[in-house]
Amino acid sequence: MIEQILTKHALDAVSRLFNTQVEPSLLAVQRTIPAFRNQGDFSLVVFPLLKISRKSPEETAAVLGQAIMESMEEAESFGVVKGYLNIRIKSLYWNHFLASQVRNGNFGLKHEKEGRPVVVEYSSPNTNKPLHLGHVRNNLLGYSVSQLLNASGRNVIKVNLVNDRGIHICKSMLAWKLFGQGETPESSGKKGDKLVGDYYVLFDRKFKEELAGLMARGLSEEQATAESVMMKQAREMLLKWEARDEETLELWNKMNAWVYKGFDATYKRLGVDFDRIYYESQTYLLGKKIVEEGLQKGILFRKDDGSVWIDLTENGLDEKLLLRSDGTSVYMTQDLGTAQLRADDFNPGQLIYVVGNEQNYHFDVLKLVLQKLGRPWADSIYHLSYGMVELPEGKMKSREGTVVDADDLMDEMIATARAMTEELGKIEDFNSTEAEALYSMVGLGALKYFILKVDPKKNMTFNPRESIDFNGNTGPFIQYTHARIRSILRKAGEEIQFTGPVSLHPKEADLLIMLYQFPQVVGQAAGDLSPSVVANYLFEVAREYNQFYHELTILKEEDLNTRTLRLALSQLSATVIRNGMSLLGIDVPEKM
RNA sequence: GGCCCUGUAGUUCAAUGGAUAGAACGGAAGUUUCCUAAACUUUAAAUAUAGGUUCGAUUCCUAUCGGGGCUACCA
Repeated sequence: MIEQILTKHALDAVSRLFNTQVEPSLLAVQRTIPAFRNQGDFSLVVFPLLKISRKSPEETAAVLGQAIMESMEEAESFGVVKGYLNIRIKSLYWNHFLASQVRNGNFGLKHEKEGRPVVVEYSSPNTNKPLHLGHVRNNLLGYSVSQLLNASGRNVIKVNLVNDRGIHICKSMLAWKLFGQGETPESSGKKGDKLVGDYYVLFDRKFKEELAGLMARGLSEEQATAESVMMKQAREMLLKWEARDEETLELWNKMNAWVYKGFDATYKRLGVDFDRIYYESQTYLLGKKIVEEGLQKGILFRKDDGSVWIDLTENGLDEKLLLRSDGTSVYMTQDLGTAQLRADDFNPGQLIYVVGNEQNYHFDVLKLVLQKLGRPWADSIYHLSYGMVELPEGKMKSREGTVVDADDLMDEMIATARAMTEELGKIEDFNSTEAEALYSMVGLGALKYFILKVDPKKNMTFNPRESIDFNGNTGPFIQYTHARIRSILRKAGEEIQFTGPVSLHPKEADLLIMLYQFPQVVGQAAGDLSPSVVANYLFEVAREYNQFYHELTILKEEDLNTRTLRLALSQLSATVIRNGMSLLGIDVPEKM
């Protein structure tokens, strides 16, 4: 990469000029800001060298620039502004780059894989309610991060750990049993996950009613909860489930099957998938052996009531429960077990958990416990902690029905895409299948981009009353740019045989250098596990292309070499957009 | 109370410790005999506050103030 070549020459120049070696980090190369593009393409900051050079910033930059000119054949010229050395790279270099990559459809994506695999857990839904906007963020992030790692040369295993058991599952089962009158997805026409979710809400309503009645009779909330018949029955059902009671298991299987069918439909629409699905009903007993091992090693301790804990006070945390006094597992016990399971199954180099930031503490503990137990792979656990999606009124709550449903949201986005497309009337030649595919592509593109362009760790607000934009810094804008480019390439109707060399207009150079950086952007996004890096980059590319498109003619350019250059630039721009968007899980249309 | 995350234009987002803090939406004003106007151009508008480290701080440190989360024998 040219940045590294430049750094190397700068380091050599420093040692020649000042007879001193300096840390490469002192000579970071950056893209020259637009205000000084007339001087160069890349810049070096020389302030850190002043102590060595014993010269003024300007003088230091000037001698360094001169020295680089002499040794670096790719360098064309340099300019100095205060302590900044701006280097112009020869357009020949960029010509070569373009010629070599213009027909590479995989530009920016590594296909050869190396190293141990990365396990990415994401989605991890509960089977008592449908997916909502919070899950959407999780799913999109998990999928995109997997794509990023894959594109940067890692083998990725996407796993989903489905929470299919527990008291909350019993609640919807109980409500259905008591009030459902045999309702099924078929009989009601409701999607299975929605149907089950409705009963979960119904349980909560009935329970609250009962609670209110009991409290009116003078019981405290705690007493009322303990007395509640609804709650008692739910707990009984959980005990029956754990005792493998046949009738309970049958109901559980039936309702979970409804939910899975619903989830599958949502996942499919959302475009996410998994290589391996774990079910908590099969993993919740794991981890007890690990706890036993910890007790033997003296890392964990047992309290008088029989419960098992770990003392993390010296790590700045509290004591944490790992096994209840009755010997049953908690979430942490199971997670210790499933982590071990994954380590055994895949021998991964990295274990990534895409889980909301409300569980930061949980993952700190998980990692610490495994480290203390001497698991060498504990260090490779990484909690990709993302921020909550909030409504203007605050947090979404399933039980209170204040959630933005994933399916409804997708429906709305697609409906908006349809309305907008019909209004613009550009796809009259599409048949209905093609048109539907486009609405879906654009609607989902808007939704996915909206979510992924935000830094994962930040909370984000979603206002259901203001629809997600289709103009500006949005998915459809980038998709539109792609369609525009494809339109030109179709009209050109030829295989692009760019060989160069051609001198570059500033707009051409800006665009080309931006495209050149795509592989680095992918690398950075994968390293940071941040799709937003790619999203924001693609927006810049689309904007840059549109300016180029607006300012310069392509098909009607009379100079053949220049025309081919611009077609090649268009081609590579389309490739970068398509490949980049695929990393976000977004498709791009040929026409829109 | 303790711990963690977070405060950037009216709003939603950017900016490995580097130049004059970028965009988008919304506001104001323009560009279609021209390859797709879901576009392009111009314009007003922001680093919560106070210190510190540094040649240089939106970025790092400390305090204050605001927002969120965790701190369950829940998951």
